[in-house]
Amino acid sequence: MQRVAAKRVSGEWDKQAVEVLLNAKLRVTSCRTSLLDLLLHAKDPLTQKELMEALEEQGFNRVTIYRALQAFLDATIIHRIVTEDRTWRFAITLCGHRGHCHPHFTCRRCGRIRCLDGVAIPAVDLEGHRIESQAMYLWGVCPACLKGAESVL
Amino acid sequence: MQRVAAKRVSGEWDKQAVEVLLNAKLRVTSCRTSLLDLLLHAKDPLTQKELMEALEEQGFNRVTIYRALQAFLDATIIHRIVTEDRTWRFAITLCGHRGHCHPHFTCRRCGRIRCLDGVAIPAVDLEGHRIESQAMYLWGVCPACLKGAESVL
DNA sequence: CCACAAGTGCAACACAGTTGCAAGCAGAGG
DNA sequence: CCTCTGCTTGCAACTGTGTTGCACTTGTGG
Repeated sequence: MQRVAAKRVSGEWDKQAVEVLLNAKLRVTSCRTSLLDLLLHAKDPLTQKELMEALEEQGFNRVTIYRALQAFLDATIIHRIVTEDRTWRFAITLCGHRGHCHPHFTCRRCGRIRCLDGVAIPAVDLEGHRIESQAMYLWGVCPACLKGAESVL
Repeated sequence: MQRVAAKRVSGEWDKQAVEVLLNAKLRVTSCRTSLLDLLLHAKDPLTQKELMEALEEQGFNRVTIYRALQAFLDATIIHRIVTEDRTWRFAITLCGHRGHCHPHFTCRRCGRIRCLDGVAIPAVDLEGHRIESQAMYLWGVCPACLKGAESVL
């Protein structure tokens, strides 16, 4: 996590983050812009812990981060997935849907979890059920790790 | 949860449960037979809490139940899913695979979670990835609740 | 029937996420 | 630019699920 989050002090709040907040009719605060800035530029869904560590300098409270994330969820700016370690992970929602419009892939080797934007979840037709939403989780080895393994062999 | 679990005292240990345990080369104990008995006859994946409540009479320790479940998992007798409430749920594995060979359906109305045995998870082909396993979760309304809703209308 | 490894219970712990309350701050209206 | 209102934040304490270490008990093979 190299990126330094937007800071109030320097007056350089992340422009995109502020825009998203305003669009969602949420108050623009230091914590929220910083969080949103991280999420907007994160490749993978992040846990509350990862977010807090990334914002360590600014020393936001755990609870505040949870509440900000909850606000983002309510505004459908982000979505939330549960992983096998039983923690929430949060990621920007690009498609506008609330949540599970794309599969999530976990690499067993590097542990990274990736939103597979652009890949549709194949439909399952269940006799007698009304399906409202669905989620799909995939495990395996990601391209980068496969490549690394090849070069070792 | 009407079923009364097998009891040591009465000498009537569930025959099927004992068989499964012996097959898995696990010791046959009161806690394990009772748990397996429940799981073998449960329609839906159960939480540790639900299992403990069902076995309240026998007063097994929380930890013991977790460890028995862990032993079952190791022996691939059962599989474990994470639900949106971030708790494990355990269910008998019928197909022999370790876990995610079938989708899981959650009814938004009655809250029940069902293993969709016999329904295959549609394959997703991801360029460059090696897919080793996958899980699929569906949310909606189950046939029973749909029927109930209709009769109300 | 015996011995010993495996299973169990207890207490204490770890960790993610939540709640209530008081203090601080963003933003609208003047 | 100032003030007021109510949303946001921090703190402390709590909840609930799952885990670990250790001593005691019990199943099972000989």
